[in-house]
Amino acid sequence: MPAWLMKTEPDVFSIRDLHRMRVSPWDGVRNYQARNFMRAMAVGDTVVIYHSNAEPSGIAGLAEVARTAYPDHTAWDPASPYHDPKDGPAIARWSMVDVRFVAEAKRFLPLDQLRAEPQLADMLLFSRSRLSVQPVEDRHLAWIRSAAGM
DNA sequence: GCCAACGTTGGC
DNA sequence: GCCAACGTTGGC
Repeated sequence: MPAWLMKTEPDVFSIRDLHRMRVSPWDGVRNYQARNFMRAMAVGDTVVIYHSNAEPSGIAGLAEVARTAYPDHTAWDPASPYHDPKDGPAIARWSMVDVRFVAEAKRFLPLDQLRAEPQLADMLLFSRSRLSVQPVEDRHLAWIRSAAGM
């Protein structure tokens, strides 16, 4: 089963917010590569939740895909911070999925620790640092689960 | 289709 | 708040 990593700024939406909501749409992704990865997701896929722009940044928990990709209507809403003036219901260029809370990391994994781990050296997190939705290898996921206690 | 200008991400 | 990396836009 494929696994993914999705970034969120905890000041905006954190693993605890997801815990509280249980299921949440993952809106606001405005990058084609990230969008295409979301479109490839299946219900039940594991999602590693990564806190970016945080102190510290790092892996904060686990979620799973609860609904496959559907149009991200926040792009059509002029009042939304994710508004895309070039988009509309007839175009629907952006997608989102729903994610369901699975676990908060018992041990938060800060970026420093991830970078220092040789087994994670080839994670896209480091080579494609600006990609907010990305696939995660099984062996990386196994290491993350074990290190975070989840 | 190239590429310079511009905007955004995200670590620090 | 700064700035490097890098994705996107738009003129040509």
